[in-house]
Amino acid sequence: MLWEIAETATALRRAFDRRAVSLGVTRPQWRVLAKLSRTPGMRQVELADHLDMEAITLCRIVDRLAEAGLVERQPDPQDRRAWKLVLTDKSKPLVKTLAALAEDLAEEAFQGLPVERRDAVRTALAAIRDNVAVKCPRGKAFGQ
Amino acid sequence: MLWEIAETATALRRAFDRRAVSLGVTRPQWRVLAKLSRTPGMRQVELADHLDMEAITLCRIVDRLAEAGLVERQPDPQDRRAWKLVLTDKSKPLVKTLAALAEDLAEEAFQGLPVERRDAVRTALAAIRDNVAVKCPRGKAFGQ
DNA sequence: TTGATTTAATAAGCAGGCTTATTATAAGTG
DNA sequence: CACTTATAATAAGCCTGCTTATTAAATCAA
Repeated sequence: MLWEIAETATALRRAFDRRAVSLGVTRPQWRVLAKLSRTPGMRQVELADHLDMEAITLCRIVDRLAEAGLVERQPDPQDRRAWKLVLTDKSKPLVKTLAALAEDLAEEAFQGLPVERRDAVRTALAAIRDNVAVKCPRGKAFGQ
Repeated sequence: MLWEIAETATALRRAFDRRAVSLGVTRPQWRVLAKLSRTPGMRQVELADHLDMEAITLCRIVDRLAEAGLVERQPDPQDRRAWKLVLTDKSKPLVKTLAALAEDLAEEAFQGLPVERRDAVRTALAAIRDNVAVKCPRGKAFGQ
């Protein structure tokens, strides 16, 4: 079953990439764009935390998005170390297209699965994540 | 739900890596070792196909495993372009340890999930993979 | 058998994900 | 205030995974 989960995630990633490659955007980049479109002005650490990735990983994704003119780093008036991330106007139509693409993909992927079935899977997956989550010490929540 | 699947796969990968890092082996490396322990003597294309990865991706994983003395490339008497991959004796105890580790992880991950629940999830994931699979043309099965 | 095509392995180069290290700034403490 | 510690961003370097390209050998076709 470990295998089935990983394999399914891979299949979904590939399906997304097949559809999005012509837009020049990868799945992680899309995640950043999507999150920023909902909550603009996040700092990088904050966004990385929301996306469950390391700050350095996000940093380089933002590098590319900024270079592509889709995201802008604005200085944080509260903290001279930090940036505020915002989408550019240029990114807006792309974000819309990607949202539609993701919705289509989800619909296609879960086609034929009754809603109760989906909920059951969701619940099971949440339990699995909980089972393998890092317990008390060493988790981000506890620092140490 | 797209998110839940990806997130769960990530959580499982991290859980595996936390446990295996002290053994100096990554999850993809472990997949190669496990497959070779069951069916030794595979050619690289063949193994890559079984593991659902590109030949070049496997090639470099094998490079590292060979360098670590865990895998050996033997010339294929049938085809001078190809290699036969076999585990070295050195790898045997490691493979055993990793198998136990994977089993423990699976047990921990699916703890509390009744067997029927697991089967239901498995079935749903298979349906999802099928839904997003590449149809007739362009799939490996059809060449073209 | 010669010539065209396919195939096995590998190289190059890019994006993501990680750990560890570095720099600058902020915040806490005596 | 001076000093220590913590934090935001980023650099370096590794492994995976991908596409595209290259080389040598196998296979197919005329």
